[in-house]
Parts: sequence; C-alpha cells; structure tokens
Amino acid sequence: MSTLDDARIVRTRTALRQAMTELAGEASLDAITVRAIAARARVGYATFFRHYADKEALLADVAGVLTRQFLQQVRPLLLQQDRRAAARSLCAFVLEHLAIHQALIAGGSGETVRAGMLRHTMDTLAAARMREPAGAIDDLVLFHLVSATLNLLAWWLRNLERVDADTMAEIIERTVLTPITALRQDPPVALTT
Amino acid sequence: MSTLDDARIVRTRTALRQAMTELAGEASLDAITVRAIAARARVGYATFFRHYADKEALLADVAGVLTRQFLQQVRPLLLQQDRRAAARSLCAFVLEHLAIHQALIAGGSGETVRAGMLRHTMDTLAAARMREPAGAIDDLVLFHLVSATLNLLAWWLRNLERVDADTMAEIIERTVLTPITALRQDPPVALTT
DNA sequence: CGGTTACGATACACAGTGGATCATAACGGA
DNA sequence: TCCGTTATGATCCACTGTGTATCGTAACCG
Repeated sequence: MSTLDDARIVRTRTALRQAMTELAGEASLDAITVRAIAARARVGYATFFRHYADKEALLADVAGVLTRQFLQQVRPLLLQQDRRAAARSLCAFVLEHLAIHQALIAGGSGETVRAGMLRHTMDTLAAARMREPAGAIDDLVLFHLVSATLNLLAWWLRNLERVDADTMAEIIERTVLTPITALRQDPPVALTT
Repeated sequence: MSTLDDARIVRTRTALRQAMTELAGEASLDAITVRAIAARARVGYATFFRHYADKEALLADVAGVLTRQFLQQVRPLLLQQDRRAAARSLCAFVLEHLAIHQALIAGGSGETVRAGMLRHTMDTLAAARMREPAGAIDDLVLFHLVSATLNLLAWWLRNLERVDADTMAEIIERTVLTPITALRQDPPVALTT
C-alpha cells in the first residue's frame, strides 16, 4: 500500500508541480507543452502521463491547493461583519504566499487558473447554503464577490510596488464588499420574490 | 485595386465571421479547429489562411466590431453624472444585439473575448487621458470598471430570464459605478501622492 | 467576352499528444 | 544486505491539428 509513499513518486510529482507553477507564471496554458513541463522537471516525457492525464489535470492539482486556501479566506468576506478586517486578512494571506500567487493568479496562465478557482469556489459556497431556493441575487452576489475579488488581486499582484496591502484591503472593501452587502440588505424591488 | 470589394472576398469573409461567431458560442477557442470553422462556413480549408493568419485573428476581427461599439457605451459610465441612465443605456445596447453578445461574451469562448475586450478598451481609454501622470487609482478604477462590468454582463446573459434590463442596470450602478466614483472622489490616503 | 484572381482540393512538413514497450535503476520490506 | 517489486527513461508509434504550396477550375470585374 505504498503507491503514494514511494519516494520516487513523491519526488516526481513534486518536480512536476514545481515545473508547472514556474511555467504557468511565464506563459499561457496552451503555450505550455507537456514536453516543456517534463524537461523543466527533469523527468521523462512518458513519465508525465503516469501521474497526470494531461497538463490541465496538473494545473488543476497545483491550483487546487491554492483554491482550498483561498476558499477559507473568501468565506469571511461574505459573512463577517468587520469587512475591513476580512479584506486585510485576505491581502495578508496573498502576501504571505506571494510567489505562487503571482505565478498562478497574475501570471501567464492566470485567466485559466482564475476561471477554475471561480468555478470551484462558487460550487462549494453554493452547495454550502442549500437551504434557500437560491434567489438570483444570491447567485449574482456570490459570482461578483469571487470574480471581482480575484480580478482586483490579479491587478494588485501586477502593481505591488504602487499599492500596499492595507490600501488594497480598503479598496476591496469599498469597491466590492460594502456594495455587495448593501445589495443583499436592500435588493432591487424586482427581485424580492 | 478592388481586393476588398470583390464579391467573392466579401462572401467568404462574411461566412467565416458568421461561422466563428456561432462556434465561439458553443466551445472554447482552443477546442475550435480551423477545419471546423471552414466546414461551418462552407469554405475550403486553405481558403481560411488566405484571409486570416490563424483563428485568433478571426476571433479578434469578429470581437473587434463588438469592442468598438462597447467602447462607446463604456465611456459615459466613467464620465456621465447620471450613472443610472448610462447603465440603462449599456444594458439596452446589449439586449438590442442579444445573439452576438450571448455568443461572444457569455459563450464558450467568452473568457478569451472578454480578455481581448478588456485589453483593447483599457488601452484606448488610457491613451485618451494622457495628460495626467496616470496615478495608480486611475489605472485600477479603469481596470475594475471594465472587467467587473464585462463579468456582470456575462452573468446576466446566462441568467436573462431571472433579471430584467432595468434591474441589471441598477445592479451595475450600485455595485460598480457608484463605488468607483466614490473611490475617485475620496481616494485612500496612501494614494493621494 | 477575356484577363485576372479567388476558390477548392490536395499533398506536405512540422509540432504536439497520448499510448506502448523494454531495459534499467531505485525503492521498501525481510 | 539482499531480493522482488515497481517507477523511471528512452524510444517508437499512430493520430490530430497547423500552416504552406501547388494547380486546375470557376467566378468576378471591366
């Protein structure tokens, strides 16, 4: 029962994940070839397919780690009353793992990664509140919260020298969190059904 | 000197643009093959390359028409004082050309198209205000305005039966336009340099 | 109507994918 | 330490998609 403890497997997969993380920061996903990944990881070409069905699966594996952590950071944005503190926590979290965020969210494959994070985060959070009939506003609020936050973070990661974390937190609070909260508490009349 | 008036050229390019528009609504860009485009347009495979260098160029051509119109709709969002009216005008414009917007913005290749529209719109609007030293806030406001608006429209086009145009205009005004205006008029202290 | 030119069909070189095989080397349990 | 197990590297292969070139045909414009 050691198919996952085997030192060779651990070494190979770690190398592949590291290589994909690097390459994802440098080019768009479809510009990255499996041969390039294998070469960067110093691994045989055929070996790649023994661990991942295709490069999308590898990217999903790499981004999955980030997505699960991101999910824990996004939840309080929606629930917590102190929105500024929640935003600050999110920005601090991004700074703590700066390299991987810059590569995956703001890098060349950022669009693919953000789309995957948006999908997974929305699925998880939507499933978590399966009591309500899920009004249109709930869906839209969730969608806008996640997509706008990811977009703003992507911009920030490309402009780190111009905006510090506290300022970014203030921006996220004022342009996303507060307006969304107001929309939930006082929805448009046509949607109060 | 009639290389563009020739009836055959007009016919072929129109067919290719139409085929690309249809296919872009059905699948992601890299899932669309040049052969599929040519087949849908009832045009020879090699003929495709006589008009476009690759499928990206064709998509850019198709989306370019939309982008230029969109640009005219976005400008008042940033300048006009009556934000609700500007948002209503934008939503009405989207409804007027519903089919192409659903295909290109909300369809399978939507991410690619929106990325291109974001880039082009930002370049154009940023170049239009080349008097200021372009503070970080101006860049961020422009980025957030365009990307968030495009994302909300993409969501709307996938939920048309749940939200009418006036309500969508109110949502865009309250979640994007008003917060952005407030941020410009009262920027974070750390960015007032 | 006749010269021009876009078109369709086809063949081609090339790059990337994913599966297969086989000898080798590294691993973990005894 | 030794041995059976198994992951790996190297290589070959069939397949798909791209982009270029060629050539006979058909449609267009003046």
